[in-house]
Amino acid sequence: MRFSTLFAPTTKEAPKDAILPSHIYLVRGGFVSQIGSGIYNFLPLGKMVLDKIKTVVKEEMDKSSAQETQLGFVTPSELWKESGRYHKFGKELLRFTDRKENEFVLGPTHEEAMVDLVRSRVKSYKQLPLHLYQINTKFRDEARPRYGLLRGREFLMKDGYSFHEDSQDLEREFIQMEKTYGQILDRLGLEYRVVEADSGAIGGSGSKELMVLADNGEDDIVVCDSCDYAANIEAAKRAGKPIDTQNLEMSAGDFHTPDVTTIDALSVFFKVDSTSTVKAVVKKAIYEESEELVIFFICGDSELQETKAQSLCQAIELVDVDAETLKQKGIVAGFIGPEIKDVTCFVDVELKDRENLICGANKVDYHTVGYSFKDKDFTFADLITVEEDDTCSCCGGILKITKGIEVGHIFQLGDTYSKALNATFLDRNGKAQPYVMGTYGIGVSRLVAVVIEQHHDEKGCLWTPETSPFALTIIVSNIKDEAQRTFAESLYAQLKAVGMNVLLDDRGERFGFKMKDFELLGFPKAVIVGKGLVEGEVQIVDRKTLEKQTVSKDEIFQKLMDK
RNA sequence: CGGAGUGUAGCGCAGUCUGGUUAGCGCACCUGGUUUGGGACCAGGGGGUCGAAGGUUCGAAUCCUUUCACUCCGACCA
Repeated sequence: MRFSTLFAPTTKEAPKDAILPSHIYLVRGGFVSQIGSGIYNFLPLGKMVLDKIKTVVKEEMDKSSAQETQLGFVTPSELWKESGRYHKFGKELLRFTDRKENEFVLGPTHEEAMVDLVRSRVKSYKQLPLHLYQINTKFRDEARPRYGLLRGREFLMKDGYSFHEDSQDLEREFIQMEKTYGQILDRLGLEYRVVEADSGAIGGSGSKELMVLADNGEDDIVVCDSCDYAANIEAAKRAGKPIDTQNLEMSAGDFHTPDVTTIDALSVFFKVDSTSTVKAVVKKAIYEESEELVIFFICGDSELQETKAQSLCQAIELVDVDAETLKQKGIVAGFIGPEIKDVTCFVDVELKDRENLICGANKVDYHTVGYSFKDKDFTFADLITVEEDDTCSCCGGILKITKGIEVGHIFQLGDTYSKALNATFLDRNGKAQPYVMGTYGIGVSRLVAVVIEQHHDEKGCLWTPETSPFALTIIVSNIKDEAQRTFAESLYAQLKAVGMNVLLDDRGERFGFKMKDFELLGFPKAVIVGKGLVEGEVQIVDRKTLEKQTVSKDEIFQKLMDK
C-alpha cells in the first residue's frame, strides 16, 4: 500500500470530548470517526485492525470446533416476547415497526434468534453438542454512550451459543471456551485476567468475565496477590474478618442514644469498633409488576454490594428510599434494627452467629446492645463489597482492587432460554428435554480500543504484531530525491513479493511530518530511507522504543526478513 | 433518566452579554515559488443556509419561543 493513496486523514488536534488515549489516537490517526452518539465509522486503517481481530477470533473459534453463522441483525419482536425479554430488557432494546406495522428489534444479543434457528432442526441428543457463533453488529441503546469505541451503542461482537444434552457437557464446553478466549487474547498481545462475575439479568449459573487490565477500565476487579483468585467487584468474596470479641462493658438492653444515626457516631458513643455494630441499608426493590421495601443488614464496617443485593431479591432494580417514604412505613431512619416487623430483611452471612452486637432498636433515639444473630431465622447471604486489603477466601492472601475492561463474558446458561422458547430434543431415553445451553461473547470492536488502552505512549498508538494494519512503513525522507525514491521503491517491491504487509510513505511531505504520522499510527517499525543513503545506509526505527538502528542498504532486506 | 453545557468553514475556536460594514482567527485544503532528518516558509486563493423552525425589529450569529443534535457529571449498563 502506498501512503499517497491511503485514506488516512490524520490530525494534529484531538476531538474536544476525547479523554481516553484509545479515543484520542484512534480519531487522530484516522482509524475511526464518530457519526452519531455512540456510533462510529471505521476508516480503512480502523477496518484493517478490526478485520485482523475478527480473523484471530474466527480462527480460534473454528479451532474449538464452533461453527460460524450470521443471523439477521433485525429480529422479529415475536421471539423476544416469547422469551419474556421484550419487556424485561428495558430501553436498551431498540424497537421499531416496519411499513406493515410489524414489530422488530435491533439485536443487542441473539439468544432468542439462535435458539429459534436450532430448535426446529436439532431434535436428538445425537446431534449434540452444537456450538454456533457469529461475528455481527449489535445495537444497545445505551443511556449514555461514552469513551469512543469502548462504550458505543452500535458495536461488533462475536457471540456464540452452545447446546448440550447435560450440564457436564456444558461444563466441558465452558472450560474449552475459557481456554479459547485466553488464546485469542494472547494472540492479540493483551494482558488479562479471567474473573468470576455476576450473572446479571441473563441468568444462569457459572459466569466468568475476561478482563483486560487497563488504568481506564470501567470495572473494578478484585485480585489476590498470592493465588489465582480474581473476581469482578460485583461478585467478589472475601474471608470473614477475625471477630474482635471485645466485651461490651455494659449490660444488654436498649440504650438512649439521642441523634446517634450513623455508624461512626454509634461507635464513638459506645466506644466500640464499628465491627461490633450492625448497619441497616434500606432499598426499594422494583419488580415487573410491583415494588417493596427491603432492608439489608451488614456489619457496621462493611459496604453493601448492590449487585449482590439485587440478585438476591431478584428485583429488576434497587433504588434509594427517601426519608418521607420511610416515615410513612413507620421505619425510623438511623435506628433500624433486625427485629423490625413486616419488612423483608436479608442479613449478611458474616453476621451469622455473631453475638454481642449493637443495632438499632426500631424506635427513635434508641439502640439495642448485646444483640445476637445466633439461632435467628433470617435469610443469610453474601451481601458485602470486598475492599482493598481484605483477606482472600481461597488462600488467605491479600486482595487488591484493580481496573479492568470487560472484553469477554462466558456463561453457563442452563435451560433458561430453551425452556422459555420450548426448545427441546429427545434424550437417550426418548424423553423430551430442553437443551442445556452456554453463551459466550467477545467484544470485537471494543478490542480495537482496548489494544490501544493497553498499548500506547504519549506520541500515539502501539499496535501489537497481530493487530497492526501494517508490519512496516518505509519512510522516504525526501520523495524528490531520485536515489531515495528508487531505493525505497525496490525495497517495497521486494518485501511485497515475499508477502510482507508493508506501507510505503511516498507522500511529498517533509521528514518530520512523516515521522509524526508513523508515531501516531503506531505500526511496529519503520525503515527510513534518507540522507544516509549516499553513504549506503538506511535506518530501522522501532516504534516501541523509538530507537534507530543504522543498517547497510544492502543488508536491510535480509535484516527485515530475519526478524 | 436527573443535573450542567455546547452547536459559527473539514477540525479547534473568537464574535452573542450591549442587535448595525462584506462573520473572523489557527490548523487543514487549492495554485505558484523556495525548502527537504522532526508536524517548513513566502505570495495568492477557495470554502459558511452562524444546528433547525417560528417570532420581535428598519435591521438578528447576537433578543424571545419551540425543537433537534452532541458533550460532560451522575444513575444505568449481559
